[in-house]
Amino acid sequence: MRSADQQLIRELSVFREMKQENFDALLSAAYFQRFPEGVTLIHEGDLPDFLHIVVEGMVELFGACGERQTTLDVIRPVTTFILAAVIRDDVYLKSARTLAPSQILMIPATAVREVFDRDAAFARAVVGELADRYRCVVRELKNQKLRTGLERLAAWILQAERQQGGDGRVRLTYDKRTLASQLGMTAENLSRNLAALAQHGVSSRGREIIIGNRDALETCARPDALIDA
Amino acid sequence: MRSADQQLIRELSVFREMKQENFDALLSAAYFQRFPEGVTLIHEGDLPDFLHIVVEGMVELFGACGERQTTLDVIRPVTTFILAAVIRDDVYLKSARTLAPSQILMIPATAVREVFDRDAAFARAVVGELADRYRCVVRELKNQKLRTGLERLAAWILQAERQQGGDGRVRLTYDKRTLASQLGMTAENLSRNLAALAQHGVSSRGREIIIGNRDALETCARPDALIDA
DNA sequence: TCAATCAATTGATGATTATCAAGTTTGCAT
DNA sequence: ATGCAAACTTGATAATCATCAATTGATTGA
Repeated sequence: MRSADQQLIRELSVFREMKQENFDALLSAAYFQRFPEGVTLIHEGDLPDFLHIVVEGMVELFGACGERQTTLDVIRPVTTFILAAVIRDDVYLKSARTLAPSQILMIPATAVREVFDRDAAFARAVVGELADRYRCVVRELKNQKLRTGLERLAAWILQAERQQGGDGRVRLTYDKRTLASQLGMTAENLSRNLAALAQHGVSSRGREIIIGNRDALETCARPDALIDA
Repeated sequence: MRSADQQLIRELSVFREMKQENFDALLSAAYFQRFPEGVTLIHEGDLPDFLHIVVEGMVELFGACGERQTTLDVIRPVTTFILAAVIRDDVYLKSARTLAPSQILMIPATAVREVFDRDAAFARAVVGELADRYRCVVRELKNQKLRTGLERLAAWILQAERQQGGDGRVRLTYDKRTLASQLGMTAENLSRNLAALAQHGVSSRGREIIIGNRDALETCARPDALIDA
């Protein structure tokens, strides 16, 4: 793996403050691998072998129950995922698959737990990371329980636009089926909801969404500091 | 506060392994208070002053968005709540109110963070606690996104029955309005869903639910090890 | 004991969402 | 380009869920 990639990983808040020797120990035990799109990296219910880090590409976390399936998160570089299962040494609650060709760094779970026990700075960083993730899921649960599908879509557009620079345009980086699943609706209803947002000044063509009237969209989404990130 | 209560708190997994002097430091800085039913202890959006521990009674965690409100958790003795906000020193994402007359131990957030920084065993325990909580919310999110209201109710009954001894009976410890909100439905639909479960061998009178045919109920709930605790 | 009040149920209706079944568009490989 | 396959859209219908209204049932306090 390139040293530029190592640099990026070292700068993640989980790894930033730890001792160099411990960071090196983690990396030297790790595997760095390239996966095509559509590969399942993790099956829910399995015990965690590795802490995963998306270095390039995109990874979908999803859960299933019987026939049904739902997207729980989409992970972009450079981010760790499924840290809690590794720390607890308990089964994964989510599955993971690549949404695009991806490069994944995999650090053996045992190495993570060992370093966790002897590097206080790392342990502290892991706590911060877990607390952050926890709060994100709580937000998502409130989003699901307190908003209608249309409101979730409107809020998502506003949030994505802000993250992409705030110029009134949003580019989807993955397909609408996955977005629909993430938002907790069917692909059909995403289509209809997007069409319905035309009344609130939103237009779209393909994977490009344009916010024509931010005030109107905000009236519809009712953005909330305690739900939206 | 009684030494028996101190004992119970000391035995919580978050506090069990820490140095006695640090535990004493936390307790000596803490307030122990009695609240009547229906008191709001915490308002979402506020910055955390205290880590709370329910020593007796019952506390509801809930979130609001505009007019709508939803129950996110019901906390029973002896358990801490809203640890993540204290650790991150960031605003509460949930509000909390007593569902019954309660005794609450409140440890100043600054004290928690100080001890966290100098007691490695405590820090480790906090990580474990956060990871556990994180996983619980993930389960709840899957529960919401992957199941219908009827299925959530059926799964909840099975789970509650197991926790209460597994003798085929469940006693509600709080009102149905709150249960409905926790399950993500209206009180009216909880009523109808409970009535519908009669076809699956469930009968109820007041706050007592009786499982007449566990197999039939499980067929309806489709219990899932990766959703139900 | 008797209102008074609140919780819970039931019925009627409407909104939201899912499912099924066409179509249409888009992207891609030949 | 041309055609294929997949993604997306649209329409019709059904399931799920929320809201409003009315009633029943339980609890409490004078």
